[in-house]
Amino acid sequence: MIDLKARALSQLRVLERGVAEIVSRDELLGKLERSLQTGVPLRVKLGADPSAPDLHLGHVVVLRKLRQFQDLGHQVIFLIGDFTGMIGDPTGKSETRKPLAVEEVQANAESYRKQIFKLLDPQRTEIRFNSEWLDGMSFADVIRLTAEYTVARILERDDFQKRYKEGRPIGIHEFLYPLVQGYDSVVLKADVELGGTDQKFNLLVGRDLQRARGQEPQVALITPLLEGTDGVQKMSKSLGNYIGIDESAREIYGKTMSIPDSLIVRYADLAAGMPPEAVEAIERGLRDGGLHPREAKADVAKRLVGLYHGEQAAEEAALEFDRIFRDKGRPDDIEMFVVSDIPVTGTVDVAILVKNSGGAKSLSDARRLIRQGGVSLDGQVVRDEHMIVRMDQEHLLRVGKRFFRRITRG
RNA sequence: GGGGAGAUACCCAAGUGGCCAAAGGGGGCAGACUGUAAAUCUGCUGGCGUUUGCCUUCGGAGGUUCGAAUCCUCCUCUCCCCA
Repeated sequence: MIDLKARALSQLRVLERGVAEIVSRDELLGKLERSLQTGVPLRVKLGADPSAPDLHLGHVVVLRKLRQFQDLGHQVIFLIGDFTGMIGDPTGKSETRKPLAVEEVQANAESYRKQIFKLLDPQRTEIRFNSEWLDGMSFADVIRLTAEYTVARILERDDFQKRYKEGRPIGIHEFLYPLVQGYDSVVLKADVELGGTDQKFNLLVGRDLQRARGQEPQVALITPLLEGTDGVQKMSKSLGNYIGIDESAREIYGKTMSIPDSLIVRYADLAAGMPPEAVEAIERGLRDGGLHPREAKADVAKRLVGLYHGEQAAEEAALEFDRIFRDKGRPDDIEMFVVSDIPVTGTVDVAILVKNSGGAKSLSDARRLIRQGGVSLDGQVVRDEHMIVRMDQEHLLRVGKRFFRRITRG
């Protein structure tokens, strides 16, 4: 028995590392202990938005935590909120998201599966969809559910509170989302639910609803939110400050090198999952100046690439990065762009070339870039936005710091 | 149900008949300096295959006017106060 307690405690030690908050630690310990005793794994839930199947390092923080649960023998329930996805969630300013069709949801789920199993153990993962039980709910069921919570309590959520004070709109359906999420926990009989700090409120609602239905409340395990490459806002796809785990080795390495110094330790810890001693070593080195921030970052970057593309790719990415940016060289493997529809003159306008090859989103944009000296051809900065490029040989086009294309005629 | 305020570009926000593709700030992008860091400085930040030109944009639809983001009508949406 004493042994059981000790084992539960050691599990807890692993699980609480790098976590922002646990509600409550004691409850989690109790659940772990009981699980060890009965041999029944804990049911650990994570909810996911069905519309964004591009996992990035921000997701990794919580997925890694799930993996730790699995390594300790527990069961993960990866819940895809397809029901809410099909309804469409017009939260905040973003214009009403168009509802997803069933096929789209399926496709997204497939994409999720591919991505999450880079980190999770498929043997201990159950993928569920909340349409499974929400589809069949009657309006009466919904009203009964809403009767289990009060407006005052819903308004406690700081996002609502803030918007309410600022006189910004709050849709009534938005009140329902936390309830739906909480209800999912009831149906799934979740023992633990994971989420970022922005999910705290929703996770707590789940506890209340479970309690209201006579269940033991889930433990809310709240992970810190990882800042994006801009260093300020949380990493998210829509803000464009993310590093996707599906991205190329080159991209992951490069984007990591561009994060502000202030984030190095957080990335080492939360995103790369480096062991605590290593993270501390970096922290110490940066503080006393024994470690150059660039080196520390390169370390983290290599580590991240290694995680998703392997050691070798990481080495290569590092070498190439140095060649391009430190030694002002060029990558050795540059994507080709074949120019079609070349006029009889055999020449092409640079601006058009920049745009068509994908270096700029519009012609005006391309001209702008050229005017600012952001475009070079064969190593020469292009000064004239009306320059004519003779297509009698292959050219090397560079736009900005990182866009390279080999240009040939078709 | 009654009264009031409002909707401007990615975001905030100025503009209340022509000088408005629309001030200012933020964000973003490019350049300089660097370590693809931060800070700082400079420039750009609707589109158009050749740009002292054309087209689209100030919630939506009409209208007045030589001319509308600005005036009028209707509509849609949001917020506040009262009930």
